[in-house]
Amino acid sequence: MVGRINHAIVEFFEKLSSWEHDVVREKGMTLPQMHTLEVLGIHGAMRMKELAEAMGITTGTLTVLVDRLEDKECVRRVPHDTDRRSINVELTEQGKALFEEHDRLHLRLTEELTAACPPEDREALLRCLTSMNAQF
Amino acid sequence: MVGRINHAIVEFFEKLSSWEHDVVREKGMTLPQMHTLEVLGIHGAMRMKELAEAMGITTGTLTVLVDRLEDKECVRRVPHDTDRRSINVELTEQGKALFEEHDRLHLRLTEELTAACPPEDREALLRCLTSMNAQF
DNA sequence: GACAATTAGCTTGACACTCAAACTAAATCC
DNA sequence: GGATTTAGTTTGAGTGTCAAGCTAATTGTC
Repeated sequence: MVGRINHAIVEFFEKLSSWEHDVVREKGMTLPQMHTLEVLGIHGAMRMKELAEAMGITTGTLTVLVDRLEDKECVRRVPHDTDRRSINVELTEQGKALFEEHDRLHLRLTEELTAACPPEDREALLRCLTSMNAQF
Repeated sequence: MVGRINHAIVEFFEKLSSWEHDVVREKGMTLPQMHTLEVLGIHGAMRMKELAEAMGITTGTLTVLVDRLEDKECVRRVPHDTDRRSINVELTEQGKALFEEHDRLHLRLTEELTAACPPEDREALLRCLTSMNAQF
């Protein structure tokens, strides 16, 4: 039972990765770049350090990532109010639009994928996912 | 409802990505390298072309990936029986052991994550995942 | 207030992944 | 038997990643 769930998760993970890869590349972006917009879109503007931690990468990696996103005018570096060492990264209008469009695609995919599941199974799915996210 | 499932999936995806990254790096491997072992471990030996398609990468990318896995003695290139253009890639004993160990870690993670879910929810989870994988 | 330790972010160097395009060798198709 | 297709490799350019070292600013301690 758990074994079959395990394999189903692995399979789902791979298919979702592939979907994400294709969708993101169609917009001329890379996975880490879109991931950056997602984190900023969900959590709002944050400092480089916080953003790097949220994404699980080093600040060195983030520096060049944000450089490229600034070139594409998706994000903006803004001086921090009280700490002059810190820099806030925030979405531009264009970055916000990209994030929201991507978010809608995600939602549409989820709608399509769960369309065949009966409502009570969907409830259980949400309970399981919430519980699993909490266990991590 | 679907919106919450969507966000739960995104969150789960990120946490699983992070877990995978850490686990794989602990073994001194990269994500694509371990992914290669996974595909070979599940599907058995296959040709470069098939493997590239299964992984969603080009054969050019796969060539160097398999080069590195051969250096690490995880996989082996074997001439194809009937088609001299083709090359079969198969796991070595060491590669097989690595895959199986990784697979066990995956299973253990799934066990831990689903431990808090009641059995009927787990049944529904499996049904949903299976259905979703089929919809992709 | 002055100096040490810490923190935030950037830079550099080394390596891996990725693709597209060009190339070689083998198989297949008239 | 020659043209076309296919399998795999090589090359070049771009991106992501980390560790280590650097600068500037802040915090802590005396």
